[in-house]
Amino acid sequence: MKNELTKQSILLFEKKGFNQTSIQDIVNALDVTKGTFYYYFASKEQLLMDIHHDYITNLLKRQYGILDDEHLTQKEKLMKIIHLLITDIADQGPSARVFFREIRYLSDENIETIKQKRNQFRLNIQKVIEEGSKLGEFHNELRADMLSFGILGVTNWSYNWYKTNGEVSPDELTKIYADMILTGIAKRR
Amino acid sequence: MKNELTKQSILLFEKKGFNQTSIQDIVNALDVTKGTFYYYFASKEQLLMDIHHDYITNLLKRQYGILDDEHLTQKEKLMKIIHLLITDIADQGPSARVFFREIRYLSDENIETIKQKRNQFRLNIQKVIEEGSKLGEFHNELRADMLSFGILGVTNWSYNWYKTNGEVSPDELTKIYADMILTGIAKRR
Amino acid sequence: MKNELTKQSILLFEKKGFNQTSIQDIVNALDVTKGTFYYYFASKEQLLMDIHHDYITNLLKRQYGILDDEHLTQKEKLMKIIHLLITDIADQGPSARVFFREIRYLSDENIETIKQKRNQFRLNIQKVIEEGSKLGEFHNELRADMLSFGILGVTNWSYNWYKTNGEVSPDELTKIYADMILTGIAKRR
Amino acid sequence: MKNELTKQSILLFEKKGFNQTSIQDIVNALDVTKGTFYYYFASKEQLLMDIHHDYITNLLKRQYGILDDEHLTQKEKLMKIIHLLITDIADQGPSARVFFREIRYLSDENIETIKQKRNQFRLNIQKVIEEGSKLGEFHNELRADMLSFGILGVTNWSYNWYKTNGEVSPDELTKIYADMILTGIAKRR
DNA sequence: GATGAATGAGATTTCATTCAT
DNA sequence: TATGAATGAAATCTCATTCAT
Repeated sequence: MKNELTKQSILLFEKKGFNQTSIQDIVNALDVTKGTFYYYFASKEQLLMDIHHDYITNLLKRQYGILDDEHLTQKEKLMKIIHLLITDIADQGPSARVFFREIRYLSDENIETIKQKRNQFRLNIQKVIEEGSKLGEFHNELRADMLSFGILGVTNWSYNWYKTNGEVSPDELTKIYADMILTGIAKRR
Repeated sequence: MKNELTKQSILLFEKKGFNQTSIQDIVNALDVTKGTFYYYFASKEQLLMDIHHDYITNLLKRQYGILDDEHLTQKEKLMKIIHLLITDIADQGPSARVFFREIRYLSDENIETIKQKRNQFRLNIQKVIEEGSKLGEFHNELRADMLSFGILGVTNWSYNWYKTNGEVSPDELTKIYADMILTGIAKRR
Repeated sequence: MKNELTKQSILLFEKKGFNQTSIQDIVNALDVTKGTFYYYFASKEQLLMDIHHDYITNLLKRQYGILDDEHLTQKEKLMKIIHLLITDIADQGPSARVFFREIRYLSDENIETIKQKRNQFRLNIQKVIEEGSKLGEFHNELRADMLSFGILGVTNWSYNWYKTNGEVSPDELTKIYADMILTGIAKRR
Repeated sequence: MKNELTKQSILLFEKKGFNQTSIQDIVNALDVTKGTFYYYFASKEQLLMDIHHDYITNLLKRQYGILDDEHLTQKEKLMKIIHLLITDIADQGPSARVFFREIRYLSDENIETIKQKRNQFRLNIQKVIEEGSKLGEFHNELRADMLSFGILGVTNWSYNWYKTNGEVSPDELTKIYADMILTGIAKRR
C-alpha cells in the first residue's frame, strides 16, 4: 500500500504539481481514504522527501558504480554519467520531473539534505573533469566547476522537453551531447 | 502602484514561489490592501501572466536584435545569444527564476501562449546552427534541434545556481560555455 | 444621466438579479465611472427603492383611475384591473419582474413602505368584490380578502412566464382570466 | 448532520434569502465549522439544488398519485391538485418559499433540470383540463395552457402571503379557490 | 490497518462605498 | 458633474491534519 501510494503520488505530483495535488486526490486514485495515507506517512511533506531521497540516492549509487570502475578513462566516465542522466530522465520521467520541480516544497532542513547530495553528484563530475585535465585527456586550465554545472544543464534540462518515444533514442541523444561537450560543434580550420 | 505591485510580486514569487505567496503577502509588503491589488489585476494568475509575457517578449526582442545584424557570423550570433541568456539570468535573476519555475501556474491557454514564444526563441537558435552548418562554420549533419535544447540547457540551468557576485563574471561564464559548445573540452590528439 | 442609470439598472437587475449586478456592471454599460453613480444615488439600495416606488406609484395611480370612474360596474372595474396588471407586466416586463423579485433587497423600512402600497392595491380589489357582492353583481358571502389574493396570483404569476410576443395577446389573456374568475371553467348542468 | 445542515439552511434561506445567507450563518446555527459544511456539500449551490430537487420530486410524486387514481373525475383531480399545492405551501412553508424564490441562484444547467420538472407539473394540470373539456366536465374550447398557468398562479401566489395559523384553514382556502376556478364569482343572471 | 467525520487556518476574490481632485 | 484610486469587510472554498472507532 505504501508503495502504491508513493507511485500514485509521483504520477499526480508530476501531472499537477505537489501543491495542486491534495491528499484526497491521491487516496481517491487508489480508492482508499485519507486515514490510510496518514497511517503510512507522517505528513505530505514526508512523502515528498521519501521520493526525493530515493531518487537521488539511487542516482548517486549508480554514479559511484561508474566512478569506481578503474578500467574507464575520464572521457568514458563522463560519457557514462551523461548517459546515466539522459536515460534516467527518459525512463523515470515522472520521478525525475518531481525531483527537479518540487524540491521547493520540502522543509528547509530536508532541502539542505537533498541539496547536499545533489551537490555531491555535481562535484563528482567536477572531479572527473579535473582528473581528465591532469591526465591529458581534457584541456588544461578548464573551469571544471563551471563546466560541471554546464554539463548538468545540458542533461537535466532534458526533463523539460525530452520524450523517449520521439525519434531520438536516449543512446543517440547521449552521443549528440557527448560529442558537443567533448569536441564542440565548430569545424576546425 | 501597478508597477510596484509587479516588482514586489516578482521578488516574493522568487523567494517563496507563486503558490506560497499570498496576495496578502504582496500587499503587506507595500502597505496597501487586497482591494488595491484587485484594482490593478484581474487575478493572481493575470499578474503572473504579465510577468511571463514581459519577460519573454523582451528576451525575444533582444534575440532578434542579434539575429538581424548582418555583419555577424553564425558563430558570433550563437555566442551573443549565449551571452544574452547568461547576462539576463544574472541581471534579472528574480524575473528569470520566476519565468522558468512558475510557468506551471498559468492557465492552459496562457501556458500555450508563453510556450510558443519560448519555442520560437529555441527555433531561432536551431536556425543559427543550421545556417552555420550550411556555411561551413559548424560541422555538417548536426542535430540542430537537439543541440538547440542542449545549449539552452547549459545557459538556462544557470538560473539554478549562478550568482553574479561570485568570482566568475557573466562575460567569463559566457566564454567558458561558448568554448565548450564550439570546441569541446577534449584535447585533440 | 440619472434616468439612463435607472433604466440600465432595471435591465441588469432583471437579467442578473439585484445582488448579482454590481455598480461596476451598471456604469460599464453606460461607459461612465462609479463616481458618477454615487453622484446621483446615495446607495445601491436607494436606486432599488426608486425603482420600486415609481413602479407601484404608477400602478396605484392607474388603479384609482379605474376605481374613480363612476360609469363602470364592479365587474367592469375588476376586468379593467386585471387588464391593467396583465398589460403592465407584458409591457413593462423588466420593471415588473424587478418589482416582484427584488423587493427583498430593500431595507426593512423601505420594504414596509412598498408593502403598504402593494396592500393598498390589493385592498382596492377586495373592495370591488365586496361592493359587487352587495350590489348583486357577484355572489353573496364571498371571501373577498382571499379572492383578492387569488386574483392577484392569477395575474402576477404571469411575470414568471408570460411573453408578449407569443401567440396570446394581453387582451386575449385578460379575457381568458376574466372569464375564469367570473364564470368559472365548469359546465353548468 | 447533512440533514441538519439542510434543514437549517432552508430556514435561513427563507428568512434572509440564499444570497444573504452565508455558509458561516449556517454552520454557526449548528455550532459546527465551515469545514463540516464542505464535507457534506460540494458547494453552496449544490445544497440549494438538493433542496429544489427534493421539493419538486416529492410534489410530482404526489401529483401522480392523484392523476393515476382512476376513480376520480377531472374536476375532482383538479380540486385535489389545488388542495395539494395549498396544503403543501401551508405545511412546508419554508421549503416552498425557498423553492419559488431562490431558483435563480442555481446554475443554468440545474435551473434547466428543475424547470423541466416544474413544467411537467403544469402540463399535467393542462392535461386534466383538456380531458375535462373532452369529457364534458368543463367548457369546450378552453385555453388549457393559459388556464394551467392561471391556476398555478392562484395557488402558488399563496406562498407570498398565506399563513396557516390565520383564520382560514388550507381546506377552506382550497374550497374558496376551487369554487372560483370552477364556477366563478359572478352571479348568473 | 483502515475509516471518515470534523476542524481550523488561510486562500482568492468581490464589491459597495469613500474621497481627493 | 465626474473621475478613479483605494479601502475593508465579508464571502466561498480548500485542504492538511487529527482522532475516535
